[in-house]
Amino acid sequence: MPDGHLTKQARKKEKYERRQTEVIDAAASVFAEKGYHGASTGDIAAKLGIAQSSLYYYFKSKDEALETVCLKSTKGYVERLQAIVRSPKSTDDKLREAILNHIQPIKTIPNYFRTFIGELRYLPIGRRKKLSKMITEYNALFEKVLTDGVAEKIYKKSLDCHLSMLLLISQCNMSIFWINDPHGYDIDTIAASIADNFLLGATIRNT
Amino acid sequence: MPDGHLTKQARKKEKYERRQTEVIDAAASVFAEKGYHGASTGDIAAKLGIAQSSLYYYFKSKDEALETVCLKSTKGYVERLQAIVRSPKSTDDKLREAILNHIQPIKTIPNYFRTFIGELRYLPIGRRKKLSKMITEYNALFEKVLTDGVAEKIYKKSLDCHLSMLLLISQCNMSIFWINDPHGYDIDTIAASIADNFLLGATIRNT
DNA sequence: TAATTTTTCAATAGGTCTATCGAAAAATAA
DNA sequence: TTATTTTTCGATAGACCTATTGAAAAATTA
Repeated sequence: MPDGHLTKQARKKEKYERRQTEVIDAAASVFAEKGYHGASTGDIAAKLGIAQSSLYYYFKSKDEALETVCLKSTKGYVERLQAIVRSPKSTDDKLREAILNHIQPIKTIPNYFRTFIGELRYLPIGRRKKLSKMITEYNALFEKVLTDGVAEKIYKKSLDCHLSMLLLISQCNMSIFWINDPHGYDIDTIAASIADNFLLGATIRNT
Repeated sequence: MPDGHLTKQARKKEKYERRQTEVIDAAASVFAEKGYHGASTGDIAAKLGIAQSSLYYYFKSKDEALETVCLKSTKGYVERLQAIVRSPKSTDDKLREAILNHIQPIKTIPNYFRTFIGELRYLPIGRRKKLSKMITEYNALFEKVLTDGVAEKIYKKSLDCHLSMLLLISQCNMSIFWINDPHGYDIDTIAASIADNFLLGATIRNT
C-alpha cells in the first residue's frame, strides 16, 4: 500500500510545516518589533515558549529565517500585479488596484510586511538576489501602468514615470509605520487617498 | 587676567567639540550603513582609526551617540518650517518650500538623516521624548499648510489633510533610500515632483 | 504494550559586544 | 626643560548571542 504510506508521510510533513509556520510567524513578529539585529533567537523562542535551541529544528540559521520571512511576505505579489496590468480595466482602475494590492499585506500579514520593508537590507547579499530581482520586476510592472497612461494621453507627458513609481511605492510602504496612529486609517482609505492625490491632485480647478 | 584664562579654556573646549563632531559623524555614518544594532562601537572606532575604548571619551554610551545623531539631524528643522509657514508667500509656495526644506538634509547630512529616519525607533523610550515631541510639532505645522489651503478654498474640501501630510512626509523620508539609484535624481527634482503630483495630479484635464 | 520516530531540551563551545579602568602617550603650559 | 592637562590606549569584566550536540521527552506506529 504505497498510497497509505505516502499519505502518512505527507501528514507528518504537513504537521512539521504547520509548526514551522508558527516558528516563522514568531520570527516575523520579533523582527518587526525589534529589527533583525535587535532581535535574538532567544526572543523568538520566548515568544513561542520553547527553548532557544529548539528553533534550529525548523531553520538552519537566523539569516535563513529572515529570508523565509521576506520570501513569504512577497509571495504572489508580482503575479497579482501582473494580473492587474493584464486585465481589461482602465489605466486609472489598474493604478488604484495596484496600490491596494501593494498595501494589502499590511492588513493580512503585518509582521511579514514590516520585516520585508525594514529588514531586507540586512539579508546577506548572497540570499538577497532572488528578492532583488523580484523587486526590480515588480517596480517595472508598476511603472508600466504609468507609462501606459502617458501613452494613452490620459496622464501628463511631463510625468516622470519612474520617479512617480518610486514615490507611490514609498507612500504604500511607509503606511505600515503609521497605520495604527491615533487617527486609525484602514487600508482602503489609505489606498484611495494615495490614488486620488496622485491622479486628481489637491488643487481645485474651475472647469 | 580672567579673560585670557577664559579664552584658553574656550579654545580647549572648542577643540574637544571639533573632535567630538568627527566622532559623531563617524557614528552617523556607521549607523546609516549597518543600522544601530548592526553597528558596533568597534566599527565606529575603525572608521576613525582609533581604539574602541577611546570613543567613550566623547560619548557615555552607544545610546547617547544615537541620540546625539538624531538631535543633530533635526537641528533647526521645526524653526525653518515655522519661518516658511509664517512667511507671506502663497500656500502653494509654502508647500513647495516645506517639501524642499524637508529633504534638504538628504544632501547636506545624509548619514544623519538616514539614521534619524531608520534608527530613531531603537532609541530607548527615555531618550526619545524630546524628539517625539518635536516630530509631533513638526507634523502639525506641515498639516497646517494643507488645512490653510482648504480654508482658502484652493485645495479640495475632500482632502484628508492629516493623511495627506503623512503621505507627503513618507515620500520625502523614503527618497533617501533610492536617491542614489541608477536614475540619479537630485533633491530639487524630487521635491518638485512630489509637489507637482500632489498639487496638480497626473491626469490631463480638458480646460 | 514495546519499538520507532519526531520533537524538545540542557549544556556549552566559541564568538562578539559594551563599558570601565589605570596607565601610557601626546599636547599644552609654566 | 619640567609640570600639568588632555587624549588615547590595552586589558578586561561581564554580558549576550548563534549554532551544535547528544540525550530526554513526547508522539506515533506496530
